[in-house]
Amino acid sequence: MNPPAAPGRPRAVTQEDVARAVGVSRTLVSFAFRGAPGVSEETKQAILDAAKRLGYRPNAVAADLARKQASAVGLYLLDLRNEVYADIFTGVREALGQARNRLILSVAPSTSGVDVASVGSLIEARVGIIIAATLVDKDERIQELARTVPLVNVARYVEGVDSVYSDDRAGARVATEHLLSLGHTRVAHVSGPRHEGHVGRWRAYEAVMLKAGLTPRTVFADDYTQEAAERAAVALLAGPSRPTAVFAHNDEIALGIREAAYKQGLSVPGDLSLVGYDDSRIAHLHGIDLTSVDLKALELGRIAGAAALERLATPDAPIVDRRLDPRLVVRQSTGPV
Amino acid sequence: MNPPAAPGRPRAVTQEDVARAVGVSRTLVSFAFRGAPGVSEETKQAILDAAKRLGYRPNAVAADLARKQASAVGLYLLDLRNEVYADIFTGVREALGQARNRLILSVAPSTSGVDVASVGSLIEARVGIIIAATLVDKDERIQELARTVPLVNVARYVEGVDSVYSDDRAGARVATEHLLSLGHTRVAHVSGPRHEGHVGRWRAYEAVMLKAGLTPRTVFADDYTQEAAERAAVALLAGPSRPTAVFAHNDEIALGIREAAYKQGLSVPGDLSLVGYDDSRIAHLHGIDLTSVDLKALELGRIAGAAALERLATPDAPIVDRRLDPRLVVRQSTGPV
DNA sequence: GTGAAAGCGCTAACAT
DNA sequence: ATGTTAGCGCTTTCAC
Repeated sequence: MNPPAAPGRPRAVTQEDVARAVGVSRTLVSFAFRGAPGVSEETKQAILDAAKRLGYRPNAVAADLARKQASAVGLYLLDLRNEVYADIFTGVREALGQARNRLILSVAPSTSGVDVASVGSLIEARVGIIIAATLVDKDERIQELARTVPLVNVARYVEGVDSVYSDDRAGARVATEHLLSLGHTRVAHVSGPRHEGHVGRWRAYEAVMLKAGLTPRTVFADDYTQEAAERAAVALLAGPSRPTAVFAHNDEIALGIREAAYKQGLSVPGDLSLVGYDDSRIAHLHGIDLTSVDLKALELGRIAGAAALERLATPDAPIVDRRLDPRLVVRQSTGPV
Repeated sequence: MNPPAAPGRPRAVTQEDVARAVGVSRTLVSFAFRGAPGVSEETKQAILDAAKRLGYRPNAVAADLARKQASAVGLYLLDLRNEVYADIFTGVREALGQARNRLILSVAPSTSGVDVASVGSLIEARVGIIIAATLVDKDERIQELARTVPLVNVARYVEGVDSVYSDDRAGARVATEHLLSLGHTRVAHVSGPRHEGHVGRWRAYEAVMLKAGLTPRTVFADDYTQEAAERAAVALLAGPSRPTAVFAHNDEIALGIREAAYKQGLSVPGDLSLVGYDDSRIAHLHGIDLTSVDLKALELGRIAGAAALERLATPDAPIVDRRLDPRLVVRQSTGPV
């Protein structure tokens, strides 16, 4: 007549259990755990001891619910395969460091088209603020999102929304000018998908080309990845009118073009000069040596993390607009015509 | 005498608000959203419409609390910079696909020593199950953890715990034998930190060496990263007794050794043959062409995700023990002595 | 210093 | 088909 052997695992231990074990009320347990004043040293110790003994773990989620304010920070990343996002993550975590906020990650779906929707899981997980790197939707959609939930925009500037970014136009300008200064005239640009947002690099490239009296030639890969770029590069690199230099939207894309070039028997920089963007670790490798624009991703992450904490603390503080200066790092993938 | 302009943003809209707007009870709203039977088509539509109009977003966290069961799955990753973990993530997400579970990520702290503790944030976020890739603690600690929360162990086998992994010993064996078959005798191994767990590759390497009558030489990097390996490789590659071949614990470490080698004026595979592990994307790049053991990370992730879903559905199902066979991919980084 | 009680947004019996 | 009610684990007034 005993109850059947409990299937599954035992119910998690709660403050109630701890309270009962010590012989005090739930309130005291709650106070003790948050170091709130009004608990004698003695009972506090007894509570902490009992909690440890019973294996009590606070339920942060229930606490948020009761407190009516979300302490978790949501971090949205565009692409886990791109090391830049790992850097941003690292920076964000460093900045959050001490602060006892949970960090919840969300990654864009592979078919990354319009992304404001895919931030949804973060909203449903009830984060108090979202750090997004990088949203590719158009500005209005991002502004709309920012009205729903506090948002810190990384690697992109959107008016009226906290933004921590690198000066994309300046970076693209210096990259393109670097290629022109080497004597290249057929300089192409390989961009990511043709979104309405996140277009600074492309725009700046075209501006520099036109100003120099040259014809811009932009190809849109259907994703910001090596594979997508490889597909897009096949047509670009075929035929006699192929460019002698390419400025790629990011290092992943540059790598894809590089692979496509080698597969077509072209060498870098012999037949094709190549500039990437992000200055990710792969660009540094011996044998890759990719000329690239340093985005300062780690720093971006750190600043964004700090900004998120501040926004959480003072919702009404003025909008953050923090722009870093990118830096061109010249390596072996670019050379004279 | 009006209330002061509300600072911050308005309270989120709840089922209560929707119910009031439609003129029904909260229950109906709850039912309508979960497609539960017992709501007329008509009111259901009215509810859904009102919800959309008001901008209602379900609070998944409160739902879990009320339902007394966590629907979120936690994914613990050792290192975001290592692309293998991005692959595992991708596989997990594919497997979760349809299932309406939130996926919460957690990444090991950089100073990755003992990690069971850092899984804590996942526990506090109240996930229903944790998929961990890769835990490096010793088996007992992992078994202990698995008693606290349902756990699917990825890329590592632990007795009594759901495990989805690749046969590390077989992979290490074939890698080492490949180097021996090329005539190398001074074959070193560069491992990650000297943990008590996750030691299959190292052990298998030593076994093969001893069996061949050779002296194993293992160096422990203090992390599974390129940088750590680069530091560790300096001493290893100095002097006349340096190895002619190295089997690295993973591709990151192999890359670190490769960089160190080039910095010391050694060429790969001319002066040093190099085998990595993971067959990550970098290994494929032209100019890197790293011989590596394919871990099948994507597949590992997919299987782990499916296993997690099953475990969530049937807590008492038998322990999962799924081992994949790794595969050596020979490229240009290895050659005869 | 300590405890009782209400409530966070939601679910799930149990009425009606 | 629809509504009432009692929680889930926690925080937080407000009494004692």
